[in-house]
Amino acid sequence: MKNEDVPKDKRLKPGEAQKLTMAEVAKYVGVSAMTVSRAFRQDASVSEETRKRIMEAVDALGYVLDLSAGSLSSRRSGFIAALVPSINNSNFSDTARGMTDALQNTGLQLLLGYTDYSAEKEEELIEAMLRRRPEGIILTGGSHTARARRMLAKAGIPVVETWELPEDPINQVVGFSNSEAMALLVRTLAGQGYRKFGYIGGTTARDTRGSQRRSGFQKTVEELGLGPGRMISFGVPPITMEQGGQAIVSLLERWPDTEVVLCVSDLSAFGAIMECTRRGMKVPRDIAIAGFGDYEISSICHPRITTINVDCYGIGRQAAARLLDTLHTGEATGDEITLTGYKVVLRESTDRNGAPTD
Amino acid sequence: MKNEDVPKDKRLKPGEAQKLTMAEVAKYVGVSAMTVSRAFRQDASVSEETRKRIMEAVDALGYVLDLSAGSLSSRRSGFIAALVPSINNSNFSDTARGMTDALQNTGLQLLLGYTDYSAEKEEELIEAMLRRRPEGIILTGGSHTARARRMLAKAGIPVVETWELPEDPINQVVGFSNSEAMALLVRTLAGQGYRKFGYIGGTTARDTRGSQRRSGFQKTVEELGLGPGRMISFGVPPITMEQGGQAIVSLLERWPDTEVVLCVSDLSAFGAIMECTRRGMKVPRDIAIAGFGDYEISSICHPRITTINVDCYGIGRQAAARLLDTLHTGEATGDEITLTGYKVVLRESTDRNGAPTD
DNA sequence: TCATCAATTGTTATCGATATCATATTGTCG
DNA sequence: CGACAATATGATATCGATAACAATTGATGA
Repeated sequence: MKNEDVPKDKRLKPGEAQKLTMAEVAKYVGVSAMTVSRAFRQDASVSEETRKRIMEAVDALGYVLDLSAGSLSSRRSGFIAALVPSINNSNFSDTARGMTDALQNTGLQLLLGYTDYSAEKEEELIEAMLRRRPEGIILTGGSHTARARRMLAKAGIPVVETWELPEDPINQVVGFSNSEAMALLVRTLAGQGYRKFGYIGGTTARDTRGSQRRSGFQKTVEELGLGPGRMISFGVPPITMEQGGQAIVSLLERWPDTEVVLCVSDLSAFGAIMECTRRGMKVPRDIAIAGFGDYEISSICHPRITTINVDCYGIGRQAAARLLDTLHTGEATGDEITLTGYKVVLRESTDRNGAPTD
Repeated sequence: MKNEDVPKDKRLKPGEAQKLTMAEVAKYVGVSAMTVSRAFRQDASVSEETRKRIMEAVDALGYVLDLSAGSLSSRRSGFIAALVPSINNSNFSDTARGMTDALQNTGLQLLLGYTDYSAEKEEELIEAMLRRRPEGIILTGGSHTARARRMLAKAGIPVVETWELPEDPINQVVGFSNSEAMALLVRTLAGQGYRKFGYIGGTTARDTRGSQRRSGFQKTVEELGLGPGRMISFGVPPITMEQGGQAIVSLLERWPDTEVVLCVSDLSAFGAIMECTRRGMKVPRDIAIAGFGDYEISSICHPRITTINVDCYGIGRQAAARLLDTLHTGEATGDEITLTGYKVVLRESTDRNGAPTD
């Protein structure tokens, strides 16, 4: 499709926008503005014939509804705000997609923000979002500043916290226990005979899900009488593939006899595996490595990576669905927790029978 | 920070929102609403003392500015709309991040949408976005429906097309020639002695950047007298890592003597390499493989992948910057093209001296 | 035939902020 | 000391749609 569809001299330069209002469409058709407004929604009572004439006029004039005006009088902004730690992380972008999909055809639009794993940034973003008067808000995790909590309470809109099970939920929760998921992975691998466990994660508590995974690891290793686990902290979360590679090097320098290393995410696990391979170690023959999150890469790379599969997309989808429920049921829904599934996915990188790596 | 900061009985249930307006803040302080409005911006003339009192009241009352009301009267929505094909693709999420960063502290907020590589979806999204009256809009690519073009022209807001060099730009462009970038890669590899070129890409033209890369490949192979290239089309764009693996299998079945395979993106290249490794072939000893996009994975995996590095983040950042310029200079800026850089990154996966893969 | 009701359309006030213009206050300088 | 500028603040109209209620029309039924 070329620009020629709009003749050069007819193209408006920026700034020349001709602002067309509903009233003008109404005059053109010969009805009142209110009738035009009604024609734009399905529930309203407008005769089919009138609606048809109006829509033709809308088409002919090129009118585009102005929602900012509408939301002021209807007191419904049509926005749902969502804050995720990072959009460059495919786990969270899957969640964002789940939310977008769930909001499809609801007339609600997602306002997305990135907190960079920072509670302060989250606070700023919450304020910025609330200025748009969203009808609901979806947060990642349960760690918020006091002011953020106050603003949310005052806003009086439903809040859904995701990806974790906060100790003290604000409202609704859609997520799972990161520490239990990691514990399950430890127990599963211990059941396969592994005894000397290492762990790779970030250095700070900014990434609360990371901290929970770490403590799930630590606790379980102790419980099984295999502790203490060999922990390497490397880099500010979210730790990258490259940092995973650097971390495994220090871990093996310090504890060369480690049998299996669990990583805070598949990305660091991948980096660790590649670094080992590069140094001539075979995974899992010489060292077993597992990740968390079941990123696409883990089922493709060689060796394939053992991990915890998390329903990222489902978290987003359900969070949005819970919000929609709350909005529809007159906002009376009680606070509730929706648990999302996770499962251990055993693959080559922790296979006790050694690697298929030639 | 726990919820206890907000006593249980003081917490508002959804729906109980107490709507606080500027007028009430004004009354509380003993000034007019207009003065409160002024206190919220930096340029306005309000005495420091008054502003301080107002901000204290805002804090005490927990007032949050309502931008939807403001944008109606000021006729500035504070939104910039951006449409990307997919947010799950790290190239585009980097671009989105670049835009977000560039809009930091400008008072403008990004409204993000995903087109799923579909011009029809893009058209729908453009309409949805325009209903929010964005002050500018950033698109990916130069392929739009006629109606989309008409709506954009009528909207009278600056438009920036990114990631490509459209034949017939709407307004401003920030991008590079995908076909020339791919051509450069072909020439570089031909310069290293490769003669039998293969190509892996998707089946349709939905992904216009993919098509451009393909035609750049084809054209250059012909020009060098090495044609025709061996092309495998597999899957609906964007093709996945897994499809890359499947594609390389069919390519090698059909043309077993292929020396080097270029892929539409690093993701498919990675899938192809892993599949080869799994089948006992060494990359690059038995076959060389290159990608496009320089994703994080390509510098980490083993062997590291030769690719074209694209300034994804910079595309987003500059696109937003161009838009800001246009908005500030009274929208008088002429249509212009901002070229963003790309470069060949030679790595192990096409190393003529054979693999370091043991 | 007239009351009643449903369907359709119109009228008016309003959402909550800001643009614009008016006014009050203070300060400056010849 | 008077005039004028600069600064600070207020009053009012308005942005463009929608809520709420009113009015009109035609149909139905006792």
